[in-house]
Amino acid sequence: MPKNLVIVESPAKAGTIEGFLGKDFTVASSYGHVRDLPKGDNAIDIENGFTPHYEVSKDKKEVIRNLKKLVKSVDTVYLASDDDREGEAIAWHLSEALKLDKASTKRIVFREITKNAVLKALESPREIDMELVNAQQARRILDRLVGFELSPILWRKVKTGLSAGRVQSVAVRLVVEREREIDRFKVNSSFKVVAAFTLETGEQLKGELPKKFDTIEEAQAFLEKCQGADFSISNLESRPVKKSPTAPFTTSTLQQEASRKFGYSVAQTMRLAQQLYEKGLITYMRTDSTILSGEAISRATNEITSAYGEQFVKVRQYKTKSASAQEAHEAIRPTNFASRSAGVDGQSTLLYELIWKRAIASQMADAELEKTTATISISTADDHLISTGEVIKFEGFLKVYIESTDEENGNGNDSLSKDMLPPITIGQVLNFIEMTARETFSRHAARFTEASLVKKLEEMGIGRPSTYAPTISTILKRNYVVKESRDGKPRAFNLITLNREGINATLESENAGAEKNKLFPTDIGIIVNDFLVEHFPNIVDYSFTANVEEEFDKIANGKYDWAKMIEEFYLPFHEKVEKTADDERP
DNA sequence: CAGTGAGCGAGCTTCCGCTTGACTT
Repeated sequence: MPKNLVIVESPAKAGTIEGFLGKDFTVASSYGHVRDLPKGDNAIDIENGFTPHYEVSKDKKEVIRNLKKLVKSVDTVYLASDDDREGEAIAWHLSEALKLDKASTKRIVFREITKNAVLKALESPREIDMELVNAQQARRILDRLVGFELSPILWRKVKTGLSAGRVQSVAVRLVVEREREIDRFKVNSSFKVVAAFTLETGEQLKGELPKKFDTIEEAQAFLEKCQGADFSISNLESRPVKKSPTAPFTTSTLQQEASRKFGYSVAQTMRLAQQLYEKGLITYMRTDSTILSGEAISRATNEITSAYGEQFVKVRQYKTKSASAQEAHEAIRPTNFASRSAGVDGQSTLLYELIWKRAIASQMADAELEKTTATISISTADDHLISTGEVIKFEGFLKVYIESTDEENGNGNDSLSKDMLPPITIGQVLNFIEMTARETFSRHAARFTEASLVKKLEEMGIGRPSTYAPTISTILKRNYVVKESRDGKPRAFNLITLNREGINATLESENAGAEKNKLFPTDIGIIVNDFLVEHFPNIVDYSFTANVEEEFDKIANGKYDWAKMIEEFYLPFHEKVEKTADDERP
């Protein structure tokens, strides 16, 4: 009979850890939070210091029953929920719900699921940090008060069943304001000059004028000036360029890259990642950390050495960008770097390979490129044309992984697109084919995709890895925003061509404004947003979360009383709620 | 007498964050 019980949050994690520990240990899972505020109005006793009344959640009754049985059969209980604010609260709720005896209960934490990390954690147990728990309670209570006081106002003023909250309302605001910015956007056109030449070898060389012309008259005049000109290479410069790999995946970067490369929705990505996690193929998929365990790094470098050679290895540790990161887990990586394929269905395999490549590439050498710039002089003008090309001298991490970028045209764009220049020398005279001046148009800021909205929220410190996908689902379900693809419309543009026959101006047509899977605000989304911005500007302020997070940190450090913090927020907020509700204006 | 309809009251919606698995489509 085991003498010790370890409780973690996830059953898959429990299975792994049980494998590390001997017969004296049994490992069980709480399946996340076990208690929460009930739905009704009595959950928080506002009159008495905002005292919360928690209940075991409906779907956790069975979990608690089973855990209680296990507790009875052991001597010591180790609460091993995640090493962050929510995890600390889970540990406390477990100790309350299971009525654990303080003397035989220990709190342990680890940030990587490796045998060493777990054994070390068992050797240095501590008590539950009530200040951290109080910071979580303040977070929970604030979110309930905001959500459950604002939403009913919307039922009365706009439409029943609507919702507002600290996170979702800011997400909607971002989409609404982006759309307004696009509406206000004034398109400018300008003329871009490109020339094409042939070399004796038959290869082509293209050169571009660095400046653009504002008017068709100036463009026309420039082409006229170039008529009959001689073109030659007047300068040739090469410089080395290094490219470094990006950090291994966090939840949000995985969602972005899977969206760009495969067009997956954020919910779809999380579903597939969950499957991989449950099969034991990847580490935990809800994380804000880019850190790899020492063990993972050494196994990744072994794989790189055997597959590509030692010169491709470069050990790196990445700093997390977002200030709100809690880093209770590792970055998302394969559990076994030697396994290149998930061997499951198509979509999961693609996602697995993406995770493998990104994690492996993160420990690989820089790519070394040579960037060449050729300057082409024009005998009849002071202006020069510029031609650039790139040559990869050493592939480094590019052998494995190229990150995609958000581009308006089409989905992800993986290619490095820059070709190398054909062999040319200074003084070489070029054989002119043609020169074009094409009218191009300035572009408004891109509409959000699901994934780019998540990226924005993360940058602002709003929401957590476990809530990014559900937040997107909520604002879609409420019909505040819609995800749509729209066909573009034909747009005329001027094209002037200079070739051996002379100058010829034509009006051409291109397709412009096509959108694929972008978020658009709905009328109801705009109405709700404008209502909240007018009456509750502080709640939907982009820095509201950052401000309250600062106060939660003070609570966690014992420098601020949580009830005091809630009171100072709630009194003016509630007064405003009452006033707004009484206001008979629609 | 039977069926209809106006009017009334009760009960519900909702937050964020931590986890799966049980549900539909």
